[in-house]
Order: sequence, then structure tokens, then C-alpha cells
Amino acid sequence: MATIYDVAKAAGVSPKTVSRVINGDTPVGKTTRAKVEAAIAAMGYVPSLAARTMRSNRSGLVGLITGAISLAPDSSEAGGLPDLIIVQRVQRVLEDNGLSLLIADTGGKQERVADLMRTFTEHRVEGMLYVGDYHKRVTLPPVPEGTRLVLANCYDDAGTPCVLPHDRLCQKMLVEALIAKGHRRIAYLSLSDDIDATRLRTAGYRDALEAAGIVFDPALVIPADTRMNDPQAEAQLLWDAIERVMSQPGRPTAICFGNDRSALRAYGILRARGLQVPEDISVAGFDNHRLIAETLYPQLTTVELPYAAMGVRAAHMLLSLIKGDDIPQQPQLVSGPVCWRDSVLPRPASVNNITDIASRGRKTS
Amino acid sequence: MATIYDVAKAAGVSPKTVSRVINGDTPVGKTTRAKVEAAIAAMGYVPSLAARTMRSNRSGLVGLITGAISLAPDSSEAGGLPDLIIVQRVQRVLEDNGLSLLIADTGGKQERVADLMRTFTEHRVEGMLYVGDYHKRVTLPPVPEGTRLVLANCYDDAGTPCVLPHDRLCQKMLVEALIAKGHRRIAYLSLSDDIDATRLRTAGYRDALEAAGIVFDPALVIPADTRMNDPQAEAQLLWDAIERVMSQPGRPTAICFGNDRSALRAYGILRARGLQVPEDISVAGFDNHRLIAETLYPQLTTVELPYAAMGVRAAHMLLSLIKGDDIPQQPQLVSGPVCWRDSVLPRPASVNNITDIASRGRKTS
DNA sequence: TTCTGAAATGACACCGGTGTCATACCAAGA
DNA sequence: TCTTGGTATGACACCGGTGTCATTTCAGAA
Repeated sequence: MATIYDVAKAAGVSPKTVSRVINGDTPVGKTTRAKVEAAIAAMGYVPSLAARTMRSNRSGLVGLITGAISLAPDSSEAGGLPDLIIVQRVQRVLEDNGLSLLIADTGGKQERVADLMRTFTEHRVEGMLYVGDYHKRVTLPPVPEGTRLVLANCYDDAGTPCVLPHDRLCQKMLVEALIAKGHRRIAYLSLSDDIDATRLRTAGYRDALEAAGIVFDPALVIPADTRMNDPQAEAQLLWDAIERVMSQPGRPTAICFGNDRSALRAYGILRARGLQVPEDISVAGFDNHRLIAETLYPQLTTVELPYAAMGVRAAHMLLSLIKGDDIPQQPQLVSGPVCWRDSVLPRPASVNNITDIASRGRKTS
Repeated sequence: MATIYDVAKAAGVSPKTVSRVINGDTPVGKTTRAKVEAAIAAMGYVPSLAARTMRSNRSGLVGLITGAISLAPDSSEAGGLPDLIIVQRVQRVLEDNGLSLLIADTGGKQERVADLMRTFTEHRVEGMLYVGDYHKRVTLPPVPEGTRLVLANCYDDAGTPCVLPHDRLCQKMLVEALIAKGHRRIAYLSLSDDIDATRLRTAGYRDALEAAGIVFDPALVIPADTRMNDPQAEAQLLWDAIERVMSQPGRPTAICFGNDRSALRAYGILRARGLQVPEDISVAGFDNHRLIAETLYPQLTTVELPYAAMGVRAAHMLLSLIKGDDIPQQPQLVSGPVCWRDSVLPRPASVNNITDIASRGRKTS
């Protein structure tokens, strides 16, 4: 591979002048420039970033660690695929800023993070990103002094800068949208209750009820998803939850699910129970996983988990750190829009009144 | 950041000796080794790969280009998510071999490939991979002499080494499995007929029929998917295709779809037509997109598009090229297993006989 | 004790760029 | 014609490792 010396010799100038032509930092005479550019083109010269890195201490690299790509190590299924949208966005933002992205994967083994970070350090990355497979707390190994690190879709106790989905607001907006369509008995079959997102989203669900003056009924909220990685058992759990919630007095007119996948499952279950979506029961998901939401029949109303926006935000935060700018210390919360499709039917006011009277003996205007 | 000179000074040895301790290439006295290792640990020294690269001409980097991550540039949907499984596998294999993976994304713009390759060259990558978003022919810009390149999920006219899914064999195995369960009238609602995969899979479908002595009926094969990116229109197309195929005399007992997504759609459409899966009609997908296949109710029988295996194979081919070994010139075809689930019901022989008689006036033993 | 040769270590140049400073060049003003 | 001062270019060291070769050390044999 040609070097700057080869080019210099071919153009009859000094290596430094070639360097100047390439970088454009100092003016170069136009005849000289033409000669050099001709030589570069003729030889197909491409400068070596390794050499440049040594002098300038800027590698042009950013490292990203994720377990998202391979949650299920030995299956063909990439577990948390939507999280990859974060990776995609990060890559694009960095590229626009002249940085290349190194990607590493924990393979689900948290203990490998330290090794991966070391490799990144060997490459003298200018910054690192850590992407969580879902909204959660993480504990990262201690990083060398001066390492610039941003967390996406996760947070830690050390106060590392991070970007998180605004689960609470997203769920609130979704439930508000249902209420605006006339629904007042809204069930919430949430994710497993040991994850942060569930706590936050349940709070958002209650926020929306409260804002509308609807009394919270704990019987309508049931965790109905686990990370048990057994489709059969998961389906059973969901079946039971739907059973419970639909057999109550004052049964709901709409059900929110913890994610689009649960909603997909619910379509089959509800149908098996003889209930049509949305005529007999309205359904809403969470994530806006378009592969599911747009493909389902009827198409699924849901709220977008703002992975794309989180990726962009995280990348920009890291760029700021690299530039030496200050960045906010608080977690950055990002929310996505409600995606209105066909799985929710408006409820005429009269029906609601009847339901309200029946269930709580109270009349709403 | 500490350098090898700092370590050498702290340990009272020469930099070269520190280098030897790190690389273990030449024996080092054990007291010396202990002193050096203590110094390294104390200072948190991490060698710079940039410097090493200059001498050894080995960057430890491999570049991967994909358009898969961002087929739909301005939406939150990552279009070809399954392809990311290839990326994941490549990353893992390379990491096991001490290489780091640089990832770049065309953002769907083919003309950016040349730039991305240039960036990789600047980083002096030891090899490059190009991952197609689906099985197709590509035309890549000319690469510099000596560039090691492997294509995954795509091929070119220049005979660049490549790994491809064995669409024909996969479809054949799937249809064979259906036939083994007693089905003889099997419809095939394929992908758009302008893509390679459709031609190959249709051939595989015919292979299976032929092997079983079943006469091919062109009326049963209809392209029913386009890349029009309009869920409404796509659903309509699929609806019409199902309509056509199900209203024929001698209507099929099973339908194969071009991918799991179409099958997911079909569940809703078939239900809307009053047909139960699998009691009234058996359904099979293609891809083994587990998010869909395992979540659907009933779970979807499908065949696995071997993305994971392709990633592994492609990575190993590149490693061979880097080591200087010869690799096969022919495209490497990889197939995946049939994934048997609940959407296909065995047909008792008698029913088939009747169907055969009715549709073709011929009796099968 | 002296010699011998392998093992351990060091000196030094080099990889391919860039930062710093010196120098050559050239047009305008005295 | 001789300064003057800005512009264009070059010389050289340096970034942080490693390859090459020379030198030192020391155990075991003569």
C-alpha cells in the first residue's frame, strides 16, 4: 500500500506538503497541489489512520457495547431487535461526524464487558456507548480515567450520563388517547412487575386516569409477561390474565398490553374466546414494533418506544463529551408518539355511562 | 495515557522488554516479568493498537457494510432486522479470533459504499464483509488491489466469494414435510417474482412435488408480496391471492407463504373468511422469524432462513482469506431446518384421495 | 578457572503520518 | 536596488510500539 512518501516522491515534493494537500490546513500553491493530487489519484493513495492517530491522538473510533444483538445466544432469534435501532442511529450520527463505530457484543455475558472495554481502549476509541437490551439498571466495570461513556436504554448508580425512554409519559399518552375515545374501563396487562418499565408505565397509566377523574381499579392491572423464554408458558400466562380481567363485573372495553408482542398473542387468544378486535374489545400495544403493529389484522394501535430518538440523543451526548462540552447530569428522557391504527374503537358516551353506573354507581357527565 | 516507555521506566527495564512481556514472543526472566507486570497493573497501561499497527501492518479490524440496518431511513422500523443476525454472528466469530468489527451502514444509498470502503481502508482493515438485505445480486465499486472481501446474503458478477441462503433446498424441505403429513394440494403464495429467492424457492417447491409424484398446478402459485412499503396495499394483495387460491375447484389443504410476515397477515385474513388455522387450512411460513412464529396462535410452522449460519460461514471465509488460505470459488449455500409447530395439521389419506379424485380425476395409492 | 553457548536484555532504527520551526521565494514599498 | 513581510515549502523530530541485531549474563562443560 502506497505511503505518503511514495506520493511525495512521485510528485517531487516533501511528504509534509502532501500532508498539507490532504488536510488543507495550510495553503499550498496550485501547481503543487495539482501535481500532488495527480500523484495521489494515480497511486490510489489512502492515508493511514493508524499513523495519524499516533501524532494527533485522535483515532476516529467510537466503541459501542450491546447485549442486545444476542440475547438468545444459541438461537436464530436476536432477542431485543428493536434495540438495534439505537445502534443504527448511533452509527449514522457518528458517521456524519466523521467517526467510525466499533461494535462489540457481550453475548449476554455481563462479565465480558470489561474485556470489550479494554479492546476499545487498545483501539484508543474517543468514546464508548453502552446500550441496554431493555430499560434497566446496570453495573459496569470501572472505566479508566478520562473514558467518555454514555449509556442508552439503561442507567447506573454512578451517575454516568444516560438516555432513557420516558415510559411513564408514553403510557400516559396512550391511555389518554383511549380515554379521549370514550374508554373508561381500561385494563392494563403489563410486563413482569420486577422491571423498571412496568413501575413507570403503571404510574403513567394512573396519571392518565387521574387526569380524567377516573378511579384506579387495581383489579384491572395484572402483570402478564415474563422473560421465561417459553412461548407456551407465556401464552398460558397471558390467557389466564385475559380470562381474569374479562370475567370481572364491569369488564373493560379496552386492554393495554406491555408490548406489541403480547398484543399479537392476545389477538389469537381473544379470538379463541369469541371476541372480535376491535368490535368487542379494543386493544393497544407498546413499542410500535411495526413488523407486528402494521402486519396484524386489524392493525395495532400502540405507542412508540423511542429507540431511534434515543440513539440520536445518546450519540449527540457522546459527541458533546468528546468535544469537551458539558452535558446534563440528569438522565435524558425521550418519548415517542402514539400510533393510532385500527385496534381501538371509539366508545359512544352512553355506553360509558352505563358501564360507569354499573361498575361504580357513579354518573359521569 | 501511559505508554510503554512509562512502564519501562517504572520497572527499570527497556521498552522492548516490556513489549516482550506483553506479547510473550521471547522468554523473559521471571523476576523481570514480575516487575514489569506489577508496573503495568499499577499504571493501568493498555498498549496502543495504532502504534502496533504501524509496525506489524495488522490493524485487528474488519469492516462490515450493510444496508440492512436502515432500510427505512426515516422510520423507527429497521427494515431487514433478521439480517442483523448475520452481523451478530460475524462479530462473535471475529471476536473469538481477536478481531474487532467496524460497522458502517449505507442508509439504503448504494452510492455510499465506495466512501465507506475508503474509510475502512484508512483504518487499514484486514478484510471487509458486505451483507445484503435480502438474497440479491449487487454491484460493488472496484476495490483496491489486495482487499479481502466476502459477500453475505448477496452475490456479484465479479465472482467475489459469497455465502447465500439455499432458498431452493429450504423450500423443498418444507414442502416435503407438508407432503409427508399427507398434504397434496399445496398452494404457494410467494414473494414478489422479480427477486432471486422467489425463482429459487418456486423451483424448490416443484422439486418437492416432483419427488412425490404430484403434478405441478400453476394455479396454486401466486406472487402475493411486494416491497411497496404500504401495509394496506400489501394486505389487499394478499387477500386477493388467498381469495383466488381458495375459490378454485380442488382447493388447497395447505398454503405456504413467502415469509412469516405474510403468514401472520394471512392468519387474520383467513379468520375473516371464516377459516380456522390449522383445522380448515394449514399454513407455513418462511424465515423462522421467531418473534412472529412463536408468538402467533397457533404457532407457525416454517423453515429457517439460515442467517446465523451464513454469518458464521462468511466470517470463517474471511478469516481464511486473511490467513492466506484458499477458499472455494463457488457461492456457499447454507440451509436451515424446518421448524415444525402447530399451524399444519396432518391430512388423513382418505381426504387426500377424495381431493385428488375431485380435482384431477386420478387416484393415488 | 576458563571457555562456550544459550538465555536474557538492550540499543536503535523504523512504521507513516503530523507539529514545529526554519528557510526559500516573491511581490510590493522605500 | 535593497528591504520587508507574507506565502509556500522543506527539514526534522516525534507519536508508541516492534523487528533486528548486538551485548550481557550465567550455568555447565572442559
